[in-house]
Amino acid sequence: MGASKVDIYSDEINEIAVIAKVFSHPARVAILQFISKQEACICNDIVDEIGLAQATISQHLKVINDSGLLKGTFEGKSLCYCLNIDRFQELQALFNQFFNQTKLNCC
Amino acid sequence: MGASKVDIYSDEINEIAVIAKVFSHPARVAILQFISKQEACICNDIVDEIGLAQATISQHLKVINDSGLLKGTFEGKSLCYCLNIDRFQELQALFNQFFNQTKLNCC
DNA sequence: TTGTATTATTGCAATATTACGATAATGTAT
DNA sequence: ATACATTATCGTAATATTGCAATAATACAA
Repeated sequence: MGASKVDIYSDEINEIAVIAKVFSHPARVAILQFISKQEACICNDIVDEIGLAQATISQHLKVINDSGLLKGTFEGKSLCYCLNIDRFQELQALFNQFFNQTKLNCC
Repeated sequence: MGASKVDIYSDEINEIAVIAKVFSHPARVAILQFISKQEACICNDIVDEIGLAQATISQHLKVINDSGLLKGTFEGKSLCYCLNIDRFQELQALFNQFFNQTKLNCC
């Protein structure tokens, strides 16, 4: 065993878990924070900043990107990653919705 | 390899990741949601509700408890878990702080 | 004390995540 | 085309997570 039983939970619950997973690794939190501070966010800069191997950063970027949090554009010869603010706010809203709902119900 | 390099990140970043990890498994989200809806929340009820083995629920409860999100009291012969609303709000605030900060910086 | 009910812990086995080097793919410049 | 720079993917090893049965611990009742 070992795999999460995703099928026994509601869509809403799984959605929260998937979102949280993106932020559940410090490298990804650091990457998001770093990207948000930059004008142009070249991958190599992230590698230098965070201190992990290029391949590892690339993997984390994929996870972040899969959640819709990145907008990539080409600037010169490099990929420029930017934070997708709309999506970012969407995730924040979903999280707060869960928090607020849960608080409402509670004793 | 395989372990997160926790030491290369700031405390703030690690804190966000640790909090997110609690919510990154659907069983834990479901447990939190269920607990918040109950007056008295005995462990066995959770087992029936979620559909995982008692031992598994107990493990998830431990993770949730380690984050300070539970208040346990004794009612008759059973443990009664309650959501620690204060801590819950604290985590929500920390998350929002990170989100808002990140948004501020961004392009 | 003995029995019963509830929750925690232990000890695996299966799966997932993380990290890295090596290599492939892509784009730019000469 | 060749060379160079940048990013993605592959393969693999180490570690973490997940889930369960078995068992221990705890509390209450008779």
